[in-house]
Amino acid sequence: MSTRVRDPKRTRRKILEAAYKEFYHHGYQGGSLNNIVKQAGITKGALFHHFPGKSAVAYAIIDEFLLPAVRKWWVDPLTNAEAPINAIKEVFKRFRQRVEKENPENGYVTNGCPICNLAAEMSPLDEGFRTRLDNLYSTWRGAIADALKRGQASGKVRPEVRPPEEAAFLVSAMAGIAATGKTARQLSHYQASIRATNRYLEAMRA
Amino acid sequence: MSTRVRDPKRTRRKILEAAYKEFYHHGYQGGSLNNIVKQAGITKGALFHHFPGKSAVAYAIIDEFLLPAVRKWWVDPLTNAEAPINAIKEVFKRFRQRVEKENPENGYVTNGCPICNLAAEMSPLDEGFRTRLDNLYSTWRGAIADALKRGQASGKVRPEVRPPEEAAFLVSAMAGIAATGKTARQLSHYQASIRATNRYLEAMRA
DNA sequence: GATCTTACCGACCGTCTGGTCGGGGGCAAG
DNA sequence: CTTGCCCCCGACCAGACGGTCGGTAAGATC
Repeated sequence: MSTRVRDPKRTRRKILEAAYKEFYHHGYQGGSLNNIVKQAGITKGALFHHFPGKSAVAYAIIDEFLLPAVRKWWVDPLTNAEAPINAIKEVFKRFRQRVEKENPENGYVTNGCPICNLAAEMSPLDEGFRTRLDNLYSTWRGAIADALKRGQASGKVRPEVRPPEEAAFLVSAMAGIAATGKTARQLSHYQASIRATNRYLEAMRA
Repeated sequence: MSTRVRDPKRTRRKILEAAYKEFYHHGYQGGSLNNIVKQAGITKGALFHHFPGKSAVAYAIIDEFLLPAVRKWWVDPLTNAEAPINAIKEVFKRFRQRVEKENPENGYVTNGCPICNLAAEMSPLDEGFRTRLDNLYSTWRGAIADALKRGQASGKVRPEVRPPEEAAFLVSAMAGIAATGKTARQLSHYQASIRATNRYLEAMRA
């Protein structure tokens, strides 16, 4: 039984969850610690007890929420997948289905990709954000590049394909689709873009 | 001869130029009117005489700086180009050369695409930004889609290509390349991405 | 020269920001 | 029962923010 009154891990987690939502909806610079504190149902003192400042909260979100999400969505499904192109298409499909089920008002269609949002806003402004997000993009790209490499080894991907370059392009394309998608604010934008991406993937098949 | 003392058009322009730089380097929410006023060498009074508020300044930047830039870089070069794929590749080349000549510290490599930055930050937050930027993306996509359509008419682009869908994908890819590029902060990221995009374009050639 | 409009100045305002700090109480060890 | 550490509270702070407003004077109009 967890103590109800004092529960530092739980408090910390509540802070991160509230901060994640706040930053997702208002951006990092536009996000307010006072709002976070209010939404989390705690106080300034608790927040600054667990984190030295605003940026540390965002760093923790990257390390503890976003990076694991990349691993869950991209790294794990692609490792040991013997048919990489099918596996990548499968990830897109799962993603599309998730977006289609969401409430458009406060989901992906309106607010875009949390990773790409943070990266777009904060990479030029703060080196701590930049290195963390660059690292995140690297593992994302790495997952795809490795899958393509294995596909070449098993003869399922054209040999002239350059895995790192195509992986970088694919990640960029996804980031861009999310970014332009929230400006268009239409589900069809995502659906059409995923179709185009799938055609691109098919062109790599041996 | 323009009056030196009173020159409203010149004042307005100085405000927009200073604001453009401020927002480009700090984002819209992070950008400060006090800084803009200081950099423009004018006062709060002058700024609020010419614009009703902060957002109006940014709207004017979109309408008077960014939209014309899209026309100059994408619409004009592609209209009446009889070989669309070559024309698009030419635009990429000019863009690449421009980025290679810049000072990386405060140019595209570090700060990304001004249009995409604004769109990413502000589309979910303010309907005035969203509609303006959506319109901007639309003309951008339209320029490419029209070029591809003409290419199909003249038999230079494969007939099964769907111009609007490919145009949307291309614009998304460019937005994403700029966004991930400033996180990587390496010129080579842009160069590799442009190569990948060119290969994608070549696949559409009839 | 008188009058009126437009352009601009800069001190000032209320609000909100990220961050501080002295205090208080839960809880485990001695 | 006492001590001491850790968790947390919330009033408070200096500073920055976007925005206002009374005033000044240039320049056009008559």
